[in-house]
Amino acid sequence: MNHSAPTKVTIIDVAREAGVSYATVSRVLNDEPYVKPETRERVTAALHDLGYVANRQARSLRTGRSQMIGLLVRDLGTGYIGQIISGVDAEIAETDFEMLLFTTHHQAREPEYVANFVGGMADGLLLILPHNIDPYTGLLNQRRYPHVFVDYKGSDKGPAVGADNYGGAILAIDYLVSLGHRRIGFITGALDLTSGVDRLNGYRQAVACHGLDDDPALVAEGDYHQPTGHAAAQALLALPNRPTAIFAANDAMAFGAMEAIREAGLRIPEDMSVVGFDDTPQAAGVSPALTTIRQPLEDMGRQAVQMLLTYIEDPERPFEYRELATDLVVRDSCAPLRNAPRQATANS
Amino acid sequence: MNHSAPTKVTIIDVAREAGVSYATVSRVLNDEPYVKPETRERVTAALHDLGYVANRQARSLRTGRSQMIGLLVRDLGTGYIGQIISGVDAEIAETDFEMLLFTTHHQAREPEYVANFVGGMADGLLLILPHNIDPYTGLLNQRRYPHVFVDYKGSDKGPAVGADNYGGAILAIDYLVSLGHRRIGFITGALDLTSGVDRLNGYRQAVACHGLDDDPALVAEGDYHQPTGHAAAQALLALPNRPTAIFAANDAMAFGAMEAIREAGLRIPEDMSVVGFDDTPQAAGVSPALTTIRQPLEDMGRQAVQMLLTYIEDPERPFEYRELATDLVVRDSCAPLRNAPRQATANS
DNA sequence: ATCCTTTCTGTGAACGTTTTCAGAAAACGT
DNA sequence: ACGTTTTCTGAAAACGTTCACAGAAAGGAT
Repeated sequence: MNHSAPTKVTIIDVAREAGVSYATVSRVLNDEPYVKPETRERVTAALHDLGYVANRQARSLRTGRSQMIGLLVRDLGTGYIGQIISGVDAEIAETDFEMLLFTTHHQAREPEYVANFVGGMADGLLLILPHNIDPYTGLLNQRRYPHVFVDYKGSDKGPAVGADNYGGAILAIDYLVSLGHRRIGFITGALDLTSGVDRLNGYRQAVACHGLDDDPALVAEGDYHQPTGHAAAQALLALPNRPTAIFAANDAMAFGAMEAIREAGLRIPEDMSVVGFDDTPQAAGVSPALTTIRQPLEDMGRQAVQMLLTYIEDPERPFEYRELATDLVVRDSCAPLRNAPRQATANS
Repeated sequence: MNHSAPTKVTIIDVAREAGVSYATVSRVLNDEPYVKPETRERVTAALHDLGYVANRQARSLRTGRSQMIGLLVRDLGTGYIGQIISGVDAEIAETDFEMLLFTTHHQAREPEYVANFVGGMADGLLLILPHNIDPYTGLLNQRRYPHVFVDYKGSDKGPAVGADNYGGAILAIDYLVSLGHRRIGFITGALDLTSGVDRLNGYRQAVACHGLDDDPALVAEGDYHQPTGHAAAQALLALPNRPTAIFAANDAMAFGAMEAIREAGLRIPEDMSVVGFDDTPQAAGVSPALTTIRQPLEDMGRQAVQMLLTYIEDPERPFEYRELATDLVVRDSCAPLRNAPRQATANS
């Protein structure tokens, strides 16, 4: 490091400095046997002396491997994605891969990114794009490019890891029923996402099983964002025979709903119980703390990485789908129905 | 796309398919003039037909540019970093660069990452590492590698963009003084960070200017994490002559403090006013909503990118430091001091 | 001495691009 | 018909590595 500062130092500079051929330097770099200890030492010294750092592009051009795992996400705004990334990141840290994060704000550009990855930037790709995956599956499968869809329901289109959204919705309704609620409003998520559809189906299934009111007016459409939660809750509260509890398909909308409920002059949970979905960090922070369905997001990230590694090892492995269990986190936003005997849960 | 699926398709395959030399294919790829329209069309067809996608490693090996901007962060856990990244990301999206995110959990590995970047993976590097930057400056400056430290106070060590932490702390105290408070507790941030030191200095300066109590017991040490906020607040509340307001060096610690205050049976803001710093998303969500000092985190990310681009263009440009203004966001966690006439602010 | 291993080292090709250079083909003015 | 410019195209080198190969040096056995 004590020499003057060349902008770039290659294996050849090091070789010259150490008085050996560049192949020998490469050998030292890669810890190959059959290098005379004395030579190795001289090379190591030169390496350190010149402050050599390998050019990864050249290396991976030659070897065909980049030791990178790509991660394609829509955006980073939501804490939800952050949690998945934390898991991915933690798992990757235990391997000798690096993480390459790409965000795509415009849906239109996504396939282009995918193309880049397939083009050798990364050895495998994790896609956290809850929307329609069809535009990607073509190139990905055609090239046998290792990839895993995260937070996506499995199908024959590609390997995936997801959460049990259907079961989670049932858990939520079961819980509300156990508190005596019989008229439960539901605020849907975005219905172009599998998670949105699954949570709705879970709600419907549970409502049917318990023989609850299945008034279609009890289902208000949202899109997973807080404002629609607010609006949907307003609609539910305006109903002539309004529900006694509201189940929102995610926490953000539950927060919006809580706001609307308070604006209507009602108390939570005394006058209206609320359940969310996701267990975002804020859920524990709001007041009253939100009862919600936890998705094991971090674990989802970890599992996705593990799965991807198996595909990198063997790209021909058949598609696998892992579904992670969801569970109920009871906090303070629900109360037993007043004037109604607490009743046991009918099983669903 | 309708052919069978070769694992890899190069410029040469395309050339063969189109019946031209691979140099011509390259020309078409790069939109160079002097390609006969008819040839261009044939090549384009072949390109599309085979589903060609460029190998970026090869390209950047040849050109010496990667069109990537590296982003080095400690971890993604905190929403704070997420906001900066959003800004970075948004700004990069407007250029023809891509973002390459690296996280480093172990401080020890950071210089190694830096080496990778310098090694050609990216054309420039953004470092969001609030700790001591000395281990990085050496290699970075020696190689004239374009880089910017984000959320760091400028120095002669390298270019940086940061926020006015000192001024922000003064704003907070000014506000509390305007509400009549004269005995104000302070919970410090991590004092090995410049932001921690600057906020403390701002507090001290404001206390001196207003001639407030400067009892050393009013300063309790924290480390920016919620638990220390809780502990520090307990210490402040246990004081024989306890403060009437608490200013925490970040929101997370303010949340911890709020918890401690409530546990002590006091009401916020009636019995104790609280001010935070950062304006994290949760600040508006907690109850009562937290009055805090806003840092323009997203803007910080954007500015950092803009600065970095100038260094990529001209690596010799002298170090620049941009400081962004902070401002006060008044919510519901502060109240005028009871039994004290509301008094006008002395200027600081 | 001679021959075989074993250990060590250098030469040169290859990875997939871009880019320089030179030359062919077309277009144009005379 | 002929130069001259302009448009087009291909051959070959280069970027910084890894790796197969061949050959040199050293060490043992005969």
